[in-house]
Formats: sequence, structure tokens, C-alpha cells
Amino acid sequence: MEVKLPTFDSVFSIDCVIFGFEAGELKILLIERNEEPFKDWLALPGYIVEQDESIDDAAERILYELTGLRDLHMQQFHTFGEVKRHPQGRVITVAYYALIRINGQKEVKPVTHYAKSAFWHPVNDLPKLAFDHSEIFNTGFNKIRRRLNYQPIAFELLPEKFTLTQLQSLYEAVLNKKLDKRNFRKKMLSYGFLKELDEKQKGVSYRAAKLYKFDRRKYAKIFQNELNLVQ
Amino acid sequence: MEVKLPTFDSVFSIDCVIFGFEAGELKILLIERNEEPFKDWLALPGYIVEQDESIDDAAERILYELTGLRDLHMQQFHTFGEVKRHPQGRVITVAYYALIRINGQKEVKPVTHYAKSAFWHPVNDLPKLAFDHSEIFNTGFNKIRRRLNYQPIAFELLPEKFTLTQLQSLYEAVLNKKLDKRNFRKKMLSYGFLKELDEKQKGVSYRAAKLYKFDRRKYAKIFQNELNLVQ
DNA sequence: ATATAAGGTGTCGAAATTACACCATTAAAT
DNA sequence: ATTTAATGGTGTAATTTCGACACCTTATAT
Repeated sequence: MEVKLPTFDSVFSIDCVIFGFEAGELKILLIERNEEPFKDWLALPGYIVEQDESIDDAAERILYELTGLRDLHMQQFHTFGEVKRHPQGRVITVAYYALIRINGQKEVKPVTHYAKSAFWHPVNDLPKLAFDHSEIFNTGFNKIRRRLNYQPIAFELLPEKFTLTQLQSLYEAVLNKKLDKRNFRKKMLSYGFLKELDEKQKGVSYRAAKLYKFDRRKYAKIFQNELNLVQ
Repeated sequence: MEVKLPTFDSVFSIDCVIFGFEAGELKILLIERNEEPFKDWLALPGYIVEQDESIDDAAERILYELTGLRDLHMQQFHTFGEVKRHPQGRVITVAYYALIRINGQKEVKPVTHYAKSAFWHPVNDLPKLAFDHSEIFNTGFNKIRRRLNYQPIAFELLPEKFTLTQLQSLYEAVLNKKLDKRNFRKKMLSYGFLKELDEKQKGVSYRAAKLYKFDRRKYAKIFQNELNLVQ
């Protein structure tokens, strides 16, 4: 059976690459589509921008409708504008990313019928995605990999209180390489934006680690003058 | 006299921030608009994307039509999508930048009637621009300032053969600070992607400097593994 | 008490970064 | 011919950062 689809001209859409970190693994949010085209395929959460909302607002709304997640700090990273990227017509999409702590998060679940389900999937083993979403994901992953080195995005993926080992394993997951424990700690602590708490990890069956907090205010002070690569 | 303007829904446009370097000064290309809205205002070169062209293609075409420049290496840097950014309707614009050698370039000149003129203007003394173009410019300037530190974009602004002093003064213009001559040279040369030529500057009334060339092939070899900020 | 699993810590050599000042060369002016 | 003006071109030493590397400590479970 062939399905006749409407076509459209000049539509903007938003697609979201939402990273989460859980059990030492980096994951992203996928949805199962419930609409043609690419019905039943896996895809990034994404939909069409309304006339009367900014693209930033649209990104928040769309993510909420498709996954139930709200109040993430979403950031635009690239716009995809190939003519044939959408089979039904001309759709230019602005891609956003966000980072989020998975732990303690209520289950993700679509609020609209455009998606059948939403779930976390490890980045290392992604299936083929609808549209050009695999390309969008790759572009986004490269972006955050690079940004990890000069922006405090790691802390958005961790619980508010975290151990240095957790922080290190996040860096290792994103950069995909092993780091030296002593050097990593020395360097992170030397920045001065980690606040040591009077509290320890609980519920582990081995020596509990100290907990730390990211001190956003100190970070901002330290890095207000940040352009420094040449001299 | 009040002018009635047509309005439109869902239009994509492109705006271009084109940097050039001349006489030790960083400049950008502006046009004088010949159409409402903002007729007679200064603006970034920009126009509407057609249905059957990718945004990258559109960026090239539009820049050509408004300034006569072709074959620049243009790169998207941000998409601006506030609802009210265009007085006639919903226009989302994708902003691109490019860098170009001004010297020896034929005069810039619009090919369409949408612009009255096109000209270079120093970045340090920009007038108020049409639409949200001042914001677009600022965003773009910050981008290239940062990219100067990890991408070989400086060489696109200089003539093919350049002196180390020219290179340094470009860095100083973009970063807006003085650099140490000896350290700058030591560092630049240590990378190994500058090729010293058997040729000297001509036509100067003082000791002529050696000329150098950027060796793109060596650069690519050196920086294929580049992620390195944490260990 | 013992085993297990991760927490937590310091040093040394190499490399990179920074600060800093003077002589050399060329063309133009006298 | 000499001087002047302007920029070209160079080295070193102190300091800081980076990277490699291994062992004892502590909490819990058995």
C-alpha cells in the first residue's frame, strides 16, 4: 500500500541531541516515530517550529512534547539545509544539544502521539536513524567532545554532588580514552571551581569517596577572560 | 508616506559576515540596502534562500549577487530565529562567515539591484545595522576570534606570500592585544606549517622581510589528531 | 580476620611558556 | 657619503605546566 503524503514548502524544524550519562556510559535520547515518513523508525526528537515561537522556544517545547523533559539548557549547534533531506518537501532543521543527568530523572515519555516511545540509547551502538539524523548526531557529538575541553558541560551530566572518579569516567566516556587518575585530579582541582563537600558517597560496598560540587560562580570568575591560546 | 509591505510566512534567509584584512585593520563587507524594509540602511549582505538550493549553495549565490564575490570558503556559524527579527514576517536566517584577502581583489560591487553598493568597513567602528545584523556580526566576530586559536583561518586573510610581521599584526587585530614578537615567531615557526620562501618583500622603504607561505598539506598532517585539552 | 574494591596521594624529568633588548638591514633624506 | 627612520631578526634564563608512574588506606561484605 502506498501512502500519499502531503508536501510542504519552507518549513523549519528542530532536532534535539540530548546526552545523558549513566552507569559510566554516554547515552542519547531517541524516539520511535509514529508518523510518516519514517514511521516506526528511530529518530532524534524533533518537530516543526510554529509561526509565533522563537527557535529557542520551539526547541524546548518540542523536546518536552516528544520526551516529557523540560527546562534543559539547550544550545543550538548547527543548521542542516540540504534540499532533499526531508522526503516531503523543503525542511531546514536547526539542531540543538543538551546535557542532562539521567539518574533520578523520571522516565522519559512522549506527551504527543507523534512518537510511540522515547528512551535512552548508548552512543556507541546507535542504529540507523530516520532522515539525516545520524549525521546530525555525529555533528553534535563532535561538538560536545570539543566543548568538553573548554566549557563546563561535564557537570550538567553528573548529579549535583559527584565524586572525582565519576567526573573522570565521564571525561573518559566522551573523549573515548583512558586518563591518568593522579593527573586528572591534580588538574581538575587546580582550576579551583570544584568545591569539596563535608560529605561522602553512600551505599557503596567499598571505601566511600568524597563528594564535590561544581561552583558555577567561581568558574565564571576564573574564566571571564578566556581567550588565551596565543600567548 | 507610509509604505505598505507584503508579509510572508516561513522564509529562510542567509546573512554573511565577510572578514577582510587590509592595512593592518580588520574589516567586514557591508551593503547599502536598496529595498524596504530598512531601505538605505547599512546591512550585512543577505537575502532569501530559494526552494531548490541548499543553504550552503544559497550562501554562495547570495554573496555573489550582493557583492560580486565568488568562491569564498563560507562557513555557517549560527542561526537566528527570534519571531520579530524581521518586520515583514517570519524570517529565520542562517549566518555564515568567510575570510578573504582584500588586497588585489577587484572592487566589490552588487550584481543585483537589491543593494546600492557594497564596501569594506573597519570592524572597530561599525555603524548601526539593519535588522539584528549588529548582533549577527558580534556573534560571528566572537566565533572567528576563538577559531583563530585552533584553525588556520588567519592565512585566508593574508596574501599567499606574507611576512611574519603581517601575520602577527593580523593576530593582534583579531585578538585585540599586543603580542611579543620573538615569542610569536618562535611559536608559529615551531608548528612547522610555514614554508620559508627564497623571496623577500618588495617596495618597502626599509629592510625587506622574508616571505612565507602557509603549507596546508603539512598543517593537515600535523593536526589530524587534535583533541588534546585534557591530558 | 580476611578479602575485595575503590579512594587517595607525590615526585621528578621534560616540555612549553613567558619576559625581556639589541644589532642588522634597507631606502630615503640630507 | 653619511645619517636617519623604520622595521627585520634573533637567544636565554626563569617559571610553569605536563606527563609518567606505584603504593598505602579505608570501608564493606563475608
